[in-house]
Amino acid sequence: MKLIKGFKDIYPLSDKVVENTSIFNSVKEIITEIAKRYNFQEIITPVIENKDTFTTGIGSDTDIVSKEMYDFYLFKEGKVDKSSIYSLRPEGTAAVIRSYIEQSMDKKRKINKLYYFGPMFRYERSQKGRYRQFNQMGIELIGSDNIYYEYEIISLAIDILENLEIKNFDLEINSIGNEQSLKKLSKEVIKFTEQNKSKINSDDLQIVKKNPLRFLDKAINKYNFKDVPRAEEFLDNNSKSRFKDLTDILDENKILYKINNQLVRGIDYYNDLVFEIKSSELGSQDTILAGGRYDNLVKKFNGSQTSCVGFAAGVERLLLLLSNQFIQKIEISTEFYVIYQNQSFQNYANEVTKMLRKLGKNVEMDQEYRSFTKQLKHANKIKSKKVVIIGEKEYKNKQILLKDMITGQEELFDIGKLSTKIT
RNA sequence: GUGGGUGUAGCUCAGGGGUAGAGCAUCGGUUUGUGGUUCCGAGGGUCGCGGGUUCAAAUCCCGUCAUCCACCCCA
Repeated sequence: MKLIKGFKDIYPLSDKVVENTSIFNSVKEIITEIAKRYNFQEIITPVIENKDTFTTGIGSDTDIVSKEMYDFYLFKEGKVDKSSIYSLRPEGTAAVIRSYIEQSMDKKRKINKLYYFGPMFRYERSQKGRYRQFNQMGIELIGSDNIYYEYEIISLAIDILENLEIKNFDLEINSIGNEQSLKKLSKEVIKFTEQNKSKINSDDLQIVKKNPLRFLDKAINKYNFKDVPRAEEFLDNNSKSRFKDLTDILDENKILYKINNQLVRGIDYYNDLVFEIKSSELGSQDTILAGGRYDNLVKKFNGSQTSCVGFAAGVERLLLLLSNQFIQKIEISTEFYVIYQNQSFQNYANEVTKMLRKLGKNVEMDQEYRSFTKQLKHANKIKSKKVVIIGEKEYKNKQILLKDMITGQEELFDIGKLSTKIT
């Protein structure tokens, strides 16, 4: 019995940040809380979709779809049923848009603000910050092309990082232009690579064939080509002014950014704005959050022309960036620990435990009747905030002794006053 | 898919052909109405798995799997 390669168990008290339940849950709580502050609402779609959702949504030539998806057929009566092919979702946006159209969300609200949180699956070689099952939190704003919404989701992204006390990150933005300019740019990139064929290796020539835009980043960083076509040369006036407006708004709101003209994304649906937030502390998988505008995806799914912006954040990558101080703050503790001095008080102790739980408290009690000191030591170890002590006197008089483990102060009172004594 | 590093106790790691080790953690005692410290003790291992060499393999050789890192790709 073994865990599948690239998959993780998440369990209590794990020493690894990406495998610890309490750390995972508090991070989840914080980031979903921020999304709610911006009035985004949760959408939960299935983990499995028809493969088509992703091939048309993400693009069949992308690496994600062509070699990283978990695709499968069903077995029916011992036979492979090839009538439909399913995929574990490799990302969130395609399914959200599928659902948006299928559930006619556009009829209820002009603008839909959705967030999701959940596992994604990609068959890749595992590495630091890269797992075959990983969690993404994503934001999708569907139904407007207003630049202020672009600003709003970028600030949401930064808000998340700040609330997780993550420092040392860089926001990179770029405009890749609309569909027409992207086509023109692709043509020019192909022309350029044909002229420089001898200097480019065969793997990269394959990439150009599939998706010319993905070569742009390499052209500068890997080959040092100076005269490679740039996205900005092909932008029309609308795209240019949109990008200018956004940078003005970011400047005005003191959001630091870097314009990266080579920034393109590995998913086909983007247009105009693309952005990434990177951290230098993660090694080679340094993108913690990425997104952009995608105005043509709804149409591609046979919906009506609908403008959208969104991003997705890698939860495990966020976890890897948490500081030790931050992690220590979310360490679990127990609210109450009920200690009894003699085994014959165990029923009474259970009675008190039950009352506290009824009041909504988190209570631990040693049912194995270890020694008084042992119980108190254990209460201390699991960081109980308060301890209820039941000894001879308390048992006889139907009282309890409530001890605050931080201040050390104790208070004796009748059991009937329990609910008023604790808040 | 390609290359490299590492697999010994729950964790971090030492050992390097002849009885399996340390620190931390866990549990018990020190402490029969008061925790965090100290001291003492206990449990826990097919030395990743399979094969080979050898009187003898955790140790040497081959294979394999896992994991980490990088390429690639991405969140």
